[in-house]
Amino acid sequence: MLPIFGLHGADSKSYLPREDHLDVMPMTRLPLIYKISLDLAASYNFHLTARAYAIPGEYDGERYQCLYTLEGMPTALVARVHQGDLVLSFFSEAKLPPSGLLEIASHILGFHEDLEEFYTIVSRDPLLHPVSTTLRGMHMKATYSLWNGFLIAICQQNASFRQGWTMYSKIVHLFGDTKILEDGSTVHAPPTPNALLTIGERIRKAGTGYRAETILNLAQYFSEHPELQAPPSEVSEKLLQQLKRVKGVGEYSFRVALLFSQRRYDLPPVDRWVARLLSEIYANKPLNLKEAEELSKQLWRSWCGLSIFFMTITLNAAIISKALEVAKTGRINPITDGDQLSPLTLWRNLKL
DNA sequence: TGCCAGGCGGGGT
DNA sequence: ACCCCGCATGGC
Repeated sequence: MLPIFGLHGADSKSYLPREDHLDVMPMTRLPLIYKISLDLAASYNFHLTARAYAIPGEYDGERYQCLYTLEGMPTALVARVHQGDLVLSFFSEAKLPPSGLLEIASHILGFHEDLEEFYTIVSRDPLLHPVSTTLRGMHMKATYSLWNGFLIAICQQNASFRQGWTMYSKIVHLFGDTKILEDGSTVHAPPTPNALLTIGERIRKAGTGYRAETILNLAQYFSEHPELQAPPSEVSEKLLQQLKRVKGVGEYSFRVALLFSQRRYDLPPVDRWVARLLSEIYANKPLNLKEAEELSKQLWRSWCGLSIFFMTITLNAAIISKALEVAKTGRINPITDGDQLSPLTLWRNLKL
């Protein structure tokens, strides 16, 4: 890990209790337990990072927030930029050491990463070159939990980008936990495995279709194997591999889950969409999934998983016919703003 | 209105 | 190891 950030002192003032009352369902507000300001490296773009694949409620154009269970207690991370610093606030009922909290924030936001080698590799890439220019400084945002990674992955099965993320967003908003922070804001957590087991078939209300069965199979498996709910880096490789035996979890979903939750950049989640692009843009001949995977490793080496993540962003996650048309004729032009739905505008344009 | 969309597993070769 | 099909759901 490179020492690219200078740490400023923690700011413990502010956030006095408010006088306003909730007249329905009084709820304990999560107290601020730690706040720190980090000197932002020029190589890190917070707003591009935060908005990529952020669902409504997770990012609002100013701040990024997420909620997870840590040591059995709901814990929220709020991040924003203030005067060139990355300001991180942690809210929880648990007492957690600052070092652990910072590690979690770093895992989620990726501000520790050095992408210079990756930029060199993609700087002349026909589909990825914007990553080293207009999108420079954008990192992949990771989920804190392995479970969350799988939940997102299953939602992407045989679905368009819009359908997959609508599905996931509905699952979070309909069935997830909701907390109010000390600063008055509301934050959502993805439903836990046990919560989903209670919900059962009603998860179909989120539009999951036949994926409901897979999600419930996974919830059951996670519920029976609490070791899987440890911090992602502490889950053994052997235990991870077992997850592929859950019915409905194939190679693609497994890799998406590990990419999103563990930053496994060396594990390319190759689907039909990626295989078609690699076939027609890079190979000029049809490739099956295995051949496409091999080519992705040749092209991008240990960064092939991250390349595929960024490819969905540079092509705005368009359906394959549209993506091919753009890739062959038009300019690669990632949509970062405005009313059109793209991975970078989900947070404001996704209708639930 | 059918038809398709970042898969998957079961059942064929 | 392949190939092929059906599977829910929602959007065009």
